[in-house]
Amino acid sequence: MKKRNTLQKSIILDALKDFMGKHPTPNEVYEYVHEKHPSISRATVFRVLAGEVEDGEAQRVYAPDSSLRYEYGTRKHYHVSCRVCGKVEDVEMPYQYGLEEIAEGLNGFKVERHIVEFIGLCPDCVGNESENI
Amino acid sequence: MKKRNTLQKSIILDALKDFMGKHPTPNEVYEYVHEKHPSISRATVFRVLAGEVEDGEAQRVYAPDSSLRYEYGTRKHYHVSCRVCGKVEDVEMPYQYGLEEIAEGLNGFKVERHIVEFIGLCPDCVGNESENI
DNA sequence: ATTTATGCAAATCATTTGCACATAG
DNA sequence: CTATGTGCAAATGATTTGCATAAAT
Repeated sequence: MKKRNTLQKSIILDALKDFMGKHPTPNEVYEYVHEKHPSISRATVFRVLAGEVEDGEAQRVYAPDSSLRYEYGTRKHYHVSCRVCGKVEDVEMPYQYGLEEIAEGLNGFKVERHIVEFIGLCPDCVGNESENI
Repeated sequence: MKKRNTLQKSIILDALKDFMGKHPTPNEVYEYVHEKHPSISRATVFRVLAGEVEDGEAQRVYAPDSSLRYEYGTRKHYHVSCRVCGKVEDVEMPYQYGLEEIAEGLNGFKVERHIVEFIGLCPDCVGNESENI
């Protein structure tokens, strides 16, 4: 089961780098890649992105819109997302390792990492207080 | 647009109460409800659960498996989940309101709430160190 | 030569929606 | 009565999978 290097993999990894600071879905990566490389299939994009996470070259982003999202690299950080327009941004706040210790003490899990997702309204959507729940 | 009370709504809300401490998907709620009330449709379960969140009777749970999950009530708390078996548990730790202030200051969003998901291995799976990434 | 990776299309799976009928207020 | 809610089936959308072929080692 050793992995092979293919052109598709490097193209898709490069695409993810081009999205640096963003949190694209596999379909967004596909659209982007598709412009220059129309022969690369959607299925391959899904497969390669999942593989990059396994290989520690990318990480999943857990945005509350519950669809797959990825970003290049494995730096631990948090996200804010807008519940109206869905925009996701990085939050440059220190990773709270202390919380993991507390959780371990309480539930007996071996905690490896944690995710923090802030949810609210982005500056653009704060104005349009129409579509609110 | 005023809401009406229907038998379906109370049956589904009761079902969610029966899942207290759990974090069922709409389909799990549907299966459960379906046994005693086979005439209630899946679509209604989806609609009613979403409505209960609007009404502040239930809340969505954002587990990293990215599918809809709900739980009865609106108490703010965090979750741990096992990356091997998928088990989700509540973590009884104080809600970190302070983090929200920091995020607001950094990104300019109006932060309404946040989610913390701890990920690791549950006591059962810590032993079976075979299926690890 | 051997085995993993890709492309395509079909299959799945979760969730949503249109519409006619039922029913709560 | 009259608008909201429901059931059904079809529609959507995202992700996965089977399989034959291509490409990497």
